Amino acid sequence: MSKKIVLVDGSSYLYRAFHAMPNLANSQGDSTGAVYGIVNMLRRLMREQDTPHFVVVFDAPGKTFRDRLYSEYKANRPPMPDELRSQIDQVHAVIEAMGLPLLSIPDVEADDVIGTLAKAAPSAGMDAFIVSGDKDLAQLVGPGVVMCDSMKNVVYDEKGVEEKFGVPPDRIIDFLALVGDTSDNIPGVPKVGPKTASRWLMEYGSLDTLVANADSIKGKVGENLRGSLDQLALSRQLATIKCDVPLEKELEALVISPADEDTLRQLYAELEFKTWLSELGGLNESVEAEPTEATRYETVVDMSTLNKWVEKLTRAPYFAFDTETTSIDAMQARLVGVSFAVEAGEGAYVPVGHDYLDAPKQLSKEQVLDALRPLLEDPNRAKLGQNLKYDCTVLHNHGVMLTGIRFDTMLESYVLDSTGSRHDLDTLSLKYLGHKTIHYEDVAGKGKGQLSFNEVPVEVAAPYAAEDADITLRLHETLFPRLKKEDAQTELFDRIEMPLVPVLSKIERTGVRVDAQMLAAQSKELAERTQELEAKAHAEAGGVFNIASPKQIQEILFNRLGLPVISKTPKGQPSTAESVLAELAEQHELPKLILEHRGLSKLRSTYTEKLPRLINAYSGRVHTSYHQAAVATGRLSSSDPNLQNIPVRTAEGRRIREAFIPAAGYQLVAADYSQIELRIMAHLSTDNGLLSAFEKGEDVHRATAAEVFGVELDSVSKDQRRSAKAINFGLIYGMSAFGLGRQLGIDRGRAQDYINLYFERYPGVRTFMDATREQVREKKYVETVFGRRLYLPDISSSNHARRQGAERAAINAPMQGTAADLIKLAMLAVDNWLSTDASDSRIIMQVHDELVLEVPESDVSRVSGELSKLMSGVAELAVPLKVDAGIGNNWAEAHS
DNA sequence: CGTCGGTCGTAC
DNA sequence: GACGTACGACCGACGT
Repeated sequence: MSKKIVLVDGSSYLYRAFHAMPNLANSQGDSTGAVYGIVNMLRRLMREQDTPHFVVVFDAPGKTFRDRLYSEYKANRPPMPDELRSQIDQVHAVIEAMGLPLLSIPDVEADDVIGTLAKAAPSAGMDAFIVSGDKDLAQLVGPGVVMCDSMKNVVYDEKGVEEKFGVPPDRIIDFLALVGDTSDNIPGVPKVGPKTASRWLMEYGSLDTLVANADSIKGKVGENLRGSLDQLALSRQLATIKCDVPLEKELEALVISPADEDTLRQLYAELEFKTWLSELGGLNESVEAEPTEATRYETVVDMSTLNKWVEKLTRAPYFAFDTETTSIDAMQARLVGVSFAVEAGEGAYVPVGHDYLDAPKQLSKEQVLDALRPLLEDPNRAKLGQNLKYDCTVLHNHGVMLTGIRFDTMLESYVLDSTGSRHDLDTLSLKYLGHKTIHYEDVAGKGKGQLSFNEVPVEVAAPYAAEDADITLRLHETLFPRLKKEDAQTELFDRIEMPLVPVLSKIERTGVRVDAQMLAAQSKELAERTQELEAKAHAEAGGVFNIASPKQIQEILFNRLGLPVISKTPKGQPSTAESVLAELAEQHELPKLILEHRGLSKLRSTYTEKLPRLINAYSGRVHTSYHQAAVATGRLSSSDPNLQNIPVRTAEGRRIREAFIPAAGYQLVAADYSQIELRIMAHLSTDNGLLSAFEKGEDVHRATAAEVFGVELDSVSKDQRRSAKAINFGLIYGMSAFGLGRQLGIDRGRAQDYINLYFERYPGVRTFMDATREQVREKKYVETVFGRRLYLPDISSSNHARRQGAERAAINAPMQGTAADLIKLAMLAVDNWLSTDASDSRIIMQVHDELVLEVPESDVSRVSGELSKLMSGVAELAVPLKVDAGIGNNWAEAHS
């Protein structure tokens, strides 16, 4: 990508900003609207354009060479209003304090300086991005040079200029000469406007040819043309931008320097720009003082207005959009409306499916989607949204293949700070904009009487829907620049999180087939067995009680039966957790019955009863929802149903997996990373022992056992391996000697001995953990290999337990988080491969370190091999990434 | 009758 | 108190 220089025509915007907000003033009564408008625009440009090459150009005071050519030049322009004049110095002062290069060259106009720079840009290897409201500058547009009207948020390239003026950029000068310019007092040809001018120029090619053929033009305009021949040459000269202005500074020297914050603070204080002041650590944290322009939200119910918006969206570098539907479940949702925004404070709502009694006439869903389809399906048109996966899924289900998913504010917030517990629009708006949004409940009500969105009156829905798009746009303008400041986070966002959105949408839409009859049979069996157990338990307890109530179990076990309290819950109640009951089972029959009952009823209520209910009526499959901004470490989570906690450890539980089956003619292929977190620990710690164990392809738990217990690899006992495995897992979780002891059923002292031995044998691991603790204390965050950050503010807590908790999380996060990064990369790689592969294979599940694919029977071995290869190859760590893959006719079988 | 905290259990 | 990250079922207290 080539570099880019932004050339801002300050003078043209000075007037426009002044007229756009004439009433803005500080408490002294001084006008501030022009300064506000310009600064606001420049801040936005700096954020959006993201280039250090930047210059703002103003007309210099006094006459120019054009006045010498034509004494009447700009003669009938009214003098500058005093309220504007008074702001010019402030505008210049703020721009300079912001660190932006500012040019104002005597004897020429801003246009000429911009022209000179734009012409010089290509030879400096730069693209020029001209920002101006003046149509004259359209003549500069060409290869590598575009012009942007930043107030309208429209970008013109060569084609855009031609569409707008009816002539290409190299005919703009001729065009202007013919049409004239009243504000510059350039006469032009009487009765010739843009239409005639462009028609003539298209017909004759240029002004010169036109003039040569002036005699053949009929009618009054022909006469006028022949009468204007003398002054046309002059008009042409005046309209021609001078592109050889001598400049003191080289193009390359025009770069943004650091802001002079003290000066800026002082200026903002005088101007009373409170938000920007507080951004600089100014007076207060309150954000509501921003001079908020009134919002302009439009409801679109006719084609011509919709087409205007489509045009507006087409011109914009990107646009925010949002869908309104009948359900929060994207797979069930029917479209009710769409909204967009391209400029803060503006928005449109297009209702298409409000169908209550006497609902107003609306455009049809088909009309609207057809009009938007070219935009929505164009990968080169950037889309911005909040949780775009939802909109992507909904639109796919309505026949629109949304692509160009470029910015998602939910993910921007997540990558910036994953610990912010919620990343929904309402929360983000309040947090980052200080703006309280209209909530869904405000328009649809809540509780039993809650309306589906299609029943919400259009006039109530419109401000809500349009605001969502508007707020999304404004959030992006705040969040994305923050992201841009950190290269690693920008990469994470651009290369992992954003590309994952359509992939997750696809996986969810594909869904997974489950055997409802098998689950029903299991359910029935489980119900019978739990009933038996319940009856037995009541008999043992000597009375009826709710076996599912920990509170009632507590009462019976510890009070009525007088069994010993093994441990307590955080609230100080005697615990009835599994480990406790397992211990008590040695003394009494009842805890054993409770345990068994719990296990079976869990399977029934959570899985065998629940899963069949979630089968989609149309697809006949189960469509989970993956949440991309839910887990602070970077993992995905899954819900409705949660496919990431389907039982696997016990034989009883594994039967649930037998009900996860492929479509007819397909098989399931499941591939998982072997010991991924330990491998990452080896990579991060660079511990030689650990690295070499993985390098040699050893069984790492066995290797650990051999080291810790000082025996040969071959003579490691089963029990030693089990202990070593517990140590290895404990380390990943930041476990203490107490925890390890409890896990292994040994006393704390012996557990500590094991841990000490471990660190002696793997000193690199200890160093790594100490360094991690050091880093989190100092920086308040830890990072994954790919720069994903996890903030741990609790590390500074005055509460010892919280502090220790944060320390454990700090140890765990780089490993868990890096594993999450890796499998996300794998999903992208696999999806990318599948999209080019002829086979009809598809990803159907992700379970943290495992991917499950549904693959045509004839293709399983090839796909399985490629899948393993892609997963192993996503990154080069200091250890190989081993992948185990299995094939089967259900998920239990495929799990190798 | 709905909401929410507490407890427990499943996964990696 | 003591092992990291989730989702979700169920209970039971509490509020409308």
